[in-house]
Amino acid sequence: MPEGHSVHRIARQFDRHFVGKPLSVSSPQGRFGDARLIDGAVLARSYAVGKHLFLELDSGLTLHVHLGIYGAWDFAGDIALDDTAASAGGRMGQTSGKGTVVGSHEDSLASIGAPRRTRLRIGETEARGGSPVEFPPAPVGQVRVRLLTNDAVADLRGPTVCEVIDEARVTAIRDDLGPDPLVDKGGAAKFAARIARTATPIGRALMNQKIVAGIGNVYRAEMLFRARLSPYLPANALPAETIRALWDDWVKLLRIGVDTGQMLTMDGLTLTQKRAALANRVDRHWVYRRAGESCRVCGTAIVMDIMEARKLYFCPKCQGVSA
DNA sequence: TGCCCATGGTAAT
DNA sequence: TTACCCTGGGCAG
Repeated sequence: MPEGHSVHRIARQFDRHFVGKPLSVSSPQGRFGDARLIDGAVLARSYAVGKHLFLELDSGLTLHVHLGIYGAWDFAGDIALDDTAASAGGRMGQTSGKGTVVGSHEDSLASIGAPRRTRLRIGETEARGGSPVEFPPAPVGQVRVRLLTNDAVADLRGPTVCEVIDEARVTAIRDDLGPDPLVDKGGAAKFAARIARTATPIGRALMNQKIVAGIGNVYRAEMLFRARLSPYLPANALPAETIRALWDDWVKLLRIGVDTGQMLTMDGLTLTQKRAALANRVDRHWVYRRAGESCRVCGTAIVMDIMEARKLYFCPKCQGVSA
């Protein structure tokens, strides 16, 4: 269930722990027939563009994954515990002689210095006083793909897309995506150019992965509030400086997201306030999922509307939306 | 414990 | 436009 920041963090995990190693590729669930095409290949590179993950193999083929709304990666094995905070849209685990330590993902506070909360899954044999948990651990749930090295394992469940593609297809997919701040150097100009070509409401345009890659429903609502912008304004009617400010804000939020693993969209909080906000999911955002509650700035009730089959939240007063 | 909903996109209709 | 993917957190009971 990630927006762009999570996928960059997942790419980083593969980069740190899987790149350069041969992968034993299987499909415990049995629904990924292409596993045989890449089984035994060495992972050459791991990167994300927007919400798309690309695992490039030395054979020239690429495993392309999009998590969609349910998808998740589970990591386990000989992986530094410090990295537990780095998984997102998935959980990062570590097997040890004591059991399997699984970092609580979206809740992890490790990156802002608070105590890390982990939960311990004790294997059945150990719970009975037997031998330590074996590696690799048995797949849990419907595991579409398992990528296994000598000392680490990544399990993928519930993805929207999981396919083996060639270079031409990678290029086609990337060409179809809007700029990602962490990938495209000239992102601001590309974003502005694509916005200028569409009269669609800005609330819709921000969710369009062809215009800008990586923004999802949470960031969309929060960015528009931060800009005090009505979601209904035609994208191409917005002043250039407004578009530029939106892009700059996305760059900032994405960096925070990749660094912390959290969608921290409220500025100016003290560390104590941040911890409180993270401990209580409800208090994390300006408007997202706050329909009917008071705007944190002006007290007006936050409104929810459906835009493009997704829930959109905004403050009608702060964002200048007339009833 | 069981139901509802969700940070998304694809493919069928 | 709808069904699907089929997980996991939150919450009512």
